[in-house]
Amino acid sequence: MPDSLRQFKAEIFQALAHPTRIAILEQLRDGELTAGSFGDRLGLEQANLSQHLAVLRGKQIVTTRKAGNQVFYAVRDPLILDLLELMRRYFHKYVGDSLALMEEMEKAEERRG
Amino acid sequence: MPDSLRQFKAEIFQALAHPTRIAILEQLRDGELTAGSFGDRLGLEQANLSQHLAVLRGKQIVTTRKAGNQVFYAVRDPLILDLLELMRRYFHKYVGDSLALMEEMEKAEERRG
DNA sequence: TCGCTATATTAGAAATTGCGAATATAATGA
DNA sequence: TCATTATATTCGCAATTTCTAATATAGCGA
Repeated sequence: MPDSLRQFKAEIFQALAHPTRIAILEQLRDGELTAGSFGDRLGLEQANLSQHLAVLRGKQIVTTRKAGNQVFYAVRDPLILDLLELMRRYFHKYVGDSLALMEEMEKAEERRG
Repeated sequence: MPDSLRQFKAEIFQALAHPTRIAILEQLRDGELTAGSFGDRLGLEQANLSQHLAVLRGKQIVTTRKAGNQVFYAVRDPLILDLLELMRRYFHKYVGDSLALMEEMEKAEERRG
């Protein structure tokens, strides 16, 4: 395989290689959201959030739709979410039960609102 | 989800985010190989190869087995290979219709020298 | 022991990444 | 028009990554 093709794959992995960007993509699992709503949910500086969104845009991992004042973001292809799901399984397989339990608790809390 | 969990996922993605390391893992698809054989196959500096192997070892993506003079490397869990397979599908899906992205890749390659 | 092979580690430089602060742009409504 | 809101971009700096060159370690056979 030519190195340029591996370069492409590496660049996608690189774009995913940040906790904030993973958080952003996880929030987009169920559909599009405005840029600002991530900040509210994740508690980030506005500029910082925008920079991370720019990385995801740069690799066309997300698409954008402008609606008046706001910009809606969505994951371009669910394959990316499949990648994250695989990673979630990998995580559960190798990280201790205590951490996995923490994650369960967090999710329960999220469902509760 | 606690950020420390996303941190774990991000670190795995980071470990995958280099063409050389992707090449190494692809070579390990069919079983273990000695450290040296990658160098022969990929044409890398010995030290550089060893550093990339160290990154994969550091995240326990690969396991090692010492046999006399040599060290055999293997992928610890096929889930990692599934990740690469998903990425391969993602690549084929989008490189064909995205000239802009190809141009980006070319530019990136130019910048890299 | 010595010398050879395989592999790993360290050091230092160049490039890249991530952050907050400040600034810019664009849409909306008074 | 002006002010406000939502979002993006630029700048400067610290931290990280990647590379080459040099050095270190370990196993093996003479």
